[in-house]
Amino acid sequence: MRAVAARLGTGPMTLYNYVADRAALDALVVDGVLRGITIPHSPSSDWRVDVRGLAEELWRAVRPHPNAIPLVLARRSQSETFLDAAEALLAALARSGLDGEDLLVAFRAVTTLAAAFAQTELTGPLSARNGGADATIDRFRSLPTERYPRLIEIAGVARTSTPEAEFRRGLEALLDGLQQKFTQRR
Amino acid sequence: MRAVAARLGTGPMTLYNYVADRAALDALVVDGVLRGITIPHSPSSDWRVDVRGLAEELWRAVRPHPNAIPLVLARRSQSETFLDAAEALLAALARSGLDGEDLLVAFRAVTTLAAAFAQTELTGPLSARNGGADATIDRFRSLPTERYPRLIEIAGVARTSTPEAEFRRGLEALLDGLQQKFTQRR
DNA sequence: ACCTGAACACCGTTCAAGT
DNA sequence: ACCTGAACACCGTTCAAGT
Repeated sequence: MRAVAARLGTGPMTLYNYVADRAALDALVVDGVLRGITIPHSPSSDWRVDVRGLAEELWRAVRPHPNAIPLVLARRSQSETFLDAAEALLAALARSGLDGEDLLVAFRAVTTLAAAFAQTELTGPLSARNGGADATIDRFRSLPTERYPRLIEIAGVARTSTPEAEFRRGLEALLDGLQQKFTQRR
Repeated sequence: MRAVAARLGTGPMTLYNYVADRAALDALVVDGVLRGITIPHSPSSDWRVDVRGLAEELWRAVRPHPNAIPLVLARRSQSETFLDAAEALLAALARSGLDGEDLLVAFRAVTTLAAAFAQTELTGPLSARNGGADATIDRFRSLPTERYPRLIEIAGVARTSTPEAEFRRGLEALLDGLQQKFTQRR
């Protein structure tokens, strides 16, 4: 609150004329981030490209704002921005044939994957391309080999992989699973 | 810091003899939560039951501590507790045949799904069984039907589904996808 | 060497007074 | 009615003094 007020050149209390709470300001922050998502005007013929597109929009929108990601995951903001993006993603997922609880779960899994992969990339140790990541990766790689063989293996991989590729792979695996879920049911 | 110190009956500064930082204390919190995970002594013959078991352990360990979940997702703590649990999950995933970047991505997707589903359940609007969730679900259900049909559909589902079932379904879909990823490759 | 109170620079918010 | 400064009850951490 105080930081925002200072940036606007007023005292802290002035904000309370526009916002009820710190929580309400958090909601506006999330809203601002989600406003970066572009929703296609009309769906394509392939639900998978639509879901992938929206998931990547979310991932891209969220990535420049690591501190806001926990707020996004906690689902602050039920503004139109959020509702429209959610409905668009749900519509794309539903075109795969999923409905009911499967649809709810698919929605949660996809949004969660996008937000959490972005966060892990930016604050987690097991990823390339963030300040100090190399140091952490080296620490992992110097662990006792007999005890942590797989950890060492993926720490090696993390040195050269890109966040884009990692997210893309995770998303494709999830979409495969969701598609198969529907196929099994019919 | 001050709250912990007060609970221990000392002044705030005493903690600094045991801990470098607020960040170090956060790491201990995450560590305490992860210590609730039970790692089987020896793997079973089915990688899927092992991965599922460990993922559910993580989900269960994290669920009573909603405020710590963002810290878990941000990967504080590289203690033995964390390393051992991570290695056990990686070993189980590797027994599916995945390796390299696939293994890294699978690890991230599974841990992320467990932590984030627990968090969404506890702080998010789209889930049953948390104080005030019914109110939020009702709000969703009273949205304009033509504009948000799918949102309304899943809000209806959320009224009666359980967190356990939702997480289980999401996890199974992801595991299907990971399994298929390996099958496709050979 | 180990411990810790006072003090500092921050928070979000209440309350009362300003226009 | 709309706005906002002073003040309160909190933070994490530095610094200096205690044993």
